[in-house]
Amino acid sequence: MEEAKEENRRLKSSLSRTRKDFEILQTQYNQLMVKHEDWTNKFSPKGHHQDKEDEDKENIREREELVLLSLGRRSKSPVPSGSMTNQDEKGKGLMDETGDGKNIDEHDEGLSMGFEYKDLSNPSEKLEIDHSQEKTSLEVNSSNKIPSENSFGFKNDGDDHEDEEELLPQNLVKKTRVSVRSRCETPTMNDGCQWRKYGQKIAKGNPCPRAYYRCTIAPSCPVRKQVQRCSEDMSILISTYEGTHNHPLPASATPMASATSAAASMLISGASSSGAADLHGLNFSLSGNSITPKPKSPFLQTSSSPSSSGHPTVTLDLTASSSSQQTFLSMLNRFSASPSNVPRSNSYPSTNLNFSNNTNTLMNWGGDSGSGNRNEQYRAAFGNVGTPQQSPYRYMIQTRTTGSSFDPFGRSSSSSTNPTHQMQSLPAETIKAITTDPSFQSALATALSSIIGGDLKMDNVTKDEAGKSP
DNA sequence: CGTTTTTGACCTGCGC
DNA sequence: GCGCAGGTCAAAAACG
Repeated sequence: MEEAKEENRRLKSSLSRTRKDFEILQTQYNQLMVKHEDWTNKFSPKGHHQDKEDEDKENIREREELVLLSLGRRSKSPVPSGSMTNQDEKGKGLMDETGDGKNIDEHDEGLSMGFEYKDLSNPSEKLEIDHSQEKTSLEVNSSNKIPSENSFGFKNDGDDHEDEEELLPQNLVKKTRVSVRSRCETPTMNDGCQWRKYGQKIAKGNPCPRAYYRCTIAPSCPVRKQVQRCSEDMSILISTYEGTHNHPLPASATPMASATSAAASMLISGASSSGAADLHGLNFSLSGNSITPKPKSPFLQTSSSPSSSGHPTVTLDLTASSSSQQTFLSMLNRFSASPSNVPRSNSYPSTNLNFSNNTNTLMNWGGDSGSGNRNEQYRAAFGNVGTPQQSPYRYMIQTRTTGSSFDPFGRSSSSSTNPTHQMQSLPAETIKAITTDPSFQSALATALSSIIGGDLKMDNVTKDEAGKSP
């Protein structure tokens, strides 16, 4: 036990050093990015038409977005509803780098927290970890007792306090599932995460077997995924995600994580409160425990997910075939304006978002899946080697989360070297229209604010990130 | 040989 | 209490 404690202290010390190094590097990186932005704005046509004040505001907003959209990472704000919210803290940290503040240590500790893997299956080990943390001087400790989660369960601290979570009101969050419907001929949808199949069942009412997967990126990651083909349309693959990633996600997995996170947050933001809510322009009128919008739109389906019994479920439908732009914006407009008065068959709220596109959506969220890179087999199977087809939703998420592209239409430098970052050639105006639409921005802002628990102001999230994010 | 998949058994929650 | 369905476990098989 003593040796374990000593080892634990050494690891803590090492972690602390690593984190400090990371923060220093990140500070330097952001400073470089600020210089780069100044330079590009100076010589870009856009820069000639904007005054300096607007540029500064947008730069600040962009950096806020970079943090806010890092949904796969954990921060450690102890109380989501506290006086300083998560994104406030992060935003402040980033703004500090612009010269306004002082405390750099306050921001972005989520990445380093990802190293704190714990297998809490052994209660004695948990006690030991907690005990050791109390004795260390890491600022992590102060937040350990009250875990906070975002809507999709990306925990904000480094511990899996299962017992405590059960007592929290956000317990609903933990049970929240996000179901993604997509047209996919392959057995599973490549979402960038690594999954291991642990079971298969024939569910009642569907001749297609339901497969059960768990995340294998981290040994203790509790995230589960269910994959099942739609009984009505065998070409539709329904992937249902549940649980909490307690580890940093690979870049290729953040699009899906962000998508599901945002979708789940829309559910949770309403489910966790009562009555009507006006969240950043989105009017949610809650009926009981449901925030389901009126089914006036064909994209806002009310069908329950195949495995949603007993769980609040939000469905992202990427299977429709109408115009991606109009559909998506339509969905958002309806989502923002429609009160909820739809009776549901299950006892939990279920929200359906339809991010349809105008192509035959073959899900490819990038990155490796499972034991190997299956992008090649996807592309080989569908004869789309050069430009794997992807949902426009991926565009929206990827251009905000990774910021890896100078050009949201697939002409980034990374896309030339990494096939998983290649993007399909959707019309530029489509992308622009989607990303500039105030409804989408409001929806995203609402989702993110509910995730982080703060009151987010996001006036304009449309930015060409221009490689500002690593 | 390590990892992943398969698959029957087992567990749990829920409705009757 | 019983049966059903969903979900998980774990040993064996398959895979690379």
